[in-house]
Amino acid sequence: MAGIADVARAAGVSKSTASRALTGSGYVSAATRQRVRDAAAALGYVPTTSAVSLVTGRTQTVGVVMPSLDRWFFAQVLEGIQDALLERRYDLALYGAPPESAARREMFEHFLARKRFDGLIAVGIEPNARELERLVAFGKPVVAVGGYDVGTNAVSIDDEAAARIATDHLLGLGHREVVFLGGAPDGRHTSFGAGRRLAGYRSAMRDAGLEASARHVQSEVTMPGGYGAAVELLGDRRTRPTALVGVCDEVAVGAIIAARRLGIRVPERLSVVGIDDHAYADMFSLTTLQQRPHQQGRAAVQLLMWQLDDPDAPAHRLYESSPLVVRNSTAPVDDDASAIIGVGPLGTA
Amino acid sequence: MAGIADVARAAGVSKSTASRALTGSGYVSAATRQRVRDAAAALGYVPTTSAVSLVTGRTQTVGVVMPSLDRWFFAQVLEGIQDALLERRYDLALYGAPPESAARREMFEHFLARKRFDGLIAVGIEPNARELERLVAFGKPVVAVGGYDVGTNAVSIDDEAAARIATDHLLGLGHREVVFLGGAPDGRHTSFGAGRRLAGYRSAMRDAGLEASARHVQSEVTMPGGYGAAVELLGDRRTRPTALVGVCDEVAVGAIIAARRLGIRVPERLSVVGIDDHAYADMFSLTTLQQRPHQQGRAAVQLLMWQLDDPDAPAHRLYESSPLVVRNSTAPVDDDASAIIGVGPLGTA
DNA sequence: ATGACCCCTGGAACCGGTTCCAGAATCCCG
DNA sequence: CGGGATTCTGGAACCGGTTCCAGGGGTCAT
Repeated sequence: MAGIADVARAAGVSKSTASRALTGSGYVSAATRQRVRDAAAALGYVPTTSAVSLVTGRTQTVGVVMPSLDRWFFAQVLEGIQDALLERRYDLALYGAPPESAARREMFEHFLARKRFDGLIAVGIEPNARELERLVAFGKPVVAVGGYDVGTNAVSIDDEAAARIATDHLLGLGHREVVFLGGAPDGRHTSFGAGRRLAGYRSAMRDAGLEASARHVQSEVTMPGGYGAAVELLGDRRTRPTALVGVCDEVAVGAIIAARRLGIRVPERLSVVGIDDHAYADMFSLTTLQQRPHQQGRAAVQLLMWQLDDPDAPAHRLYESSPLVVRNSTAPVDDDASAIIGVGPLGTA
Repeated sequence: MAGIADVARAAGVSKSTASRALTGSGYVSAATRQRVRDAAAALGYVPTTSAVSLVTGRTQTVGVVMPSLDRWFFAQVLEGIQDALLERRYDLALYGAPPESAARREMFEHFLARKRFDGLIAVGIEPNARELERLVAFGKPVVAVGGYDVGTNAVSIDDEAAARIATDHLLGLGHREVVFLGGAPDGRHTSFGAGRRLAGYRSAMRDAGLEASARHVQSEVTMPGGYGAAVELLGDRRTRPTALVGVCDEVAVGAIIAARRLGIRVPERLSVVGIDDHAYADMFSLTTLQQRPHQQGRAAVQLLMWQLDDPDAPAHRLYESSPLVVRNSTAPVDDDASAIIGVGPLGTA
């Protein structure tokens, strides 16, 4: 209700002095500043944001786009962003943009053009040419999380390396029949580096001379998705692998549940490794590569703020380290099991 | 870049006429309107939202507060809200407010006062006296989802009835030792009607003359939380119940996994029923009470829009129906199992 | 004593729209 | 043909802040 004019009047100064006193820019004597502050507090003055934005061109808001919310990774990133923005008193405008959806088109065509935020954090978004064009036209800083470099600012784990380490861990335990579970054939639609993880798996298999036996079984990137695909994969004893790399923990956990249902003991007869260190990983004793998406969200905000404070600041590409966390879902290959498919522990296919 | 003055000039009219033509209010001849529209399109004109807000007092934004994001219910509600707002070209400002957190205080003290949104949707929030006061001072429409009546506008399932139906289902199958699993003692901190669900369970037990054997085992309202509590509860054969009501599906699924680990067959030796119809329910054959939080989110937006269109519109209290979905986690009580704890199928404690 | 410079303050312009108001043109009806 | 209602348009005020600019007073060095 009370405007800055009211505050100024109460403090016995002009609007301009009141403004300077409250924003802290320009010369104001200490005594005057205090008087203005007291008056503002007494009146419960809160600046009208639209008026401030209109003249300063800053909205104190950052936009966040993500394809989905009900997956652990995205929810965690979002919470991290939220925390970091709260500290800086920024608002967060959220836009859902599932791949190939009308919502995604709307976001890029209309909402971006409204420029209601000072910068954008794109989580798990791989922009196509048209979208990239809109992003450039947007003209404000953009930082990517969890995958593709939208701008040049980005933060993620090294997905390829993570998958390679996961695969090498299994190979080191003597496994030769290792399947990569989850995601679409080319990593599309999954929108968070599933394609690069698959590439990491493939290169690890190739380096071990197992290129020919590399196998990718597709599934939705969810726990039920992993479960369904694993039931099918593990159901047939003749093609059953001795180990699985899950594209993420949700899929890996789904596979563990499938194995239990089928009476296949983990890790004795089947080793499973995931990527994420999901909240469920501990409960299922899942060996996995840890990442902390919450931190990634915070880091993204940090990067964005640097860019906002100084538009000429250099861009950054942050890789979060992803240490291997060994629990109890992986074990040395079981000779009996591998014998069935004719590969000894020392064989190299 | 181009302002409405540029559009007006290009169309050969005044600013005011251009404004009327574009907003569609007031008299403008059809021919002029078309000329203005064409000019706006040619220049790629997009109105500056802060200027519009400043003069109209509307922000075209709604605020959403929720205590958490990485739980299915909240993520689903949020997606529903998102969808509905997108259709109306509204922006969504998200605020995380875990119970008793600094973020929650910030939200109520500072962000609410900024009035950067036209209305608020509070999901799973039980405001205390101070918070309620701030909400009133906010002076704009508020609608609650999933529990407590923040304003008078609210949408949720009838939590008490849902829990009663779940419990009755088990009682109807002959179970007498039925435990309610999950949540804090008085339903606090869980912030989505866990307290009322517990009350529903208690009243069903009372009506069946089993008041004395009603038991509430606490746990965090997550799958690992339910798992941990169930391992402990089911570990001791002497106090093991024959059936469980989970405060929500996540907890119920955790309990099913715990039972499997302990070698207790579900549903033969233990019946489990949940509330939610979570994405995982099908995978675990969980009998549950269905709710569709996505729809609840949409409904909340609808309610808010009514209130925005007409501030004097009557308030609404929407209850979504929650049908029982019978899958394969519940079965008639096993006489042998109940015999162990000395209660026959016909006994009444 | 006279600038040069810094500190402090108020008046006025400005950000980019919407809306009020007055006036002109057209229409309809008596 | 006169007059009131209706349609259309432009000028100006306004929303609520920030910022530019000019000016007064004090300090310090020349």
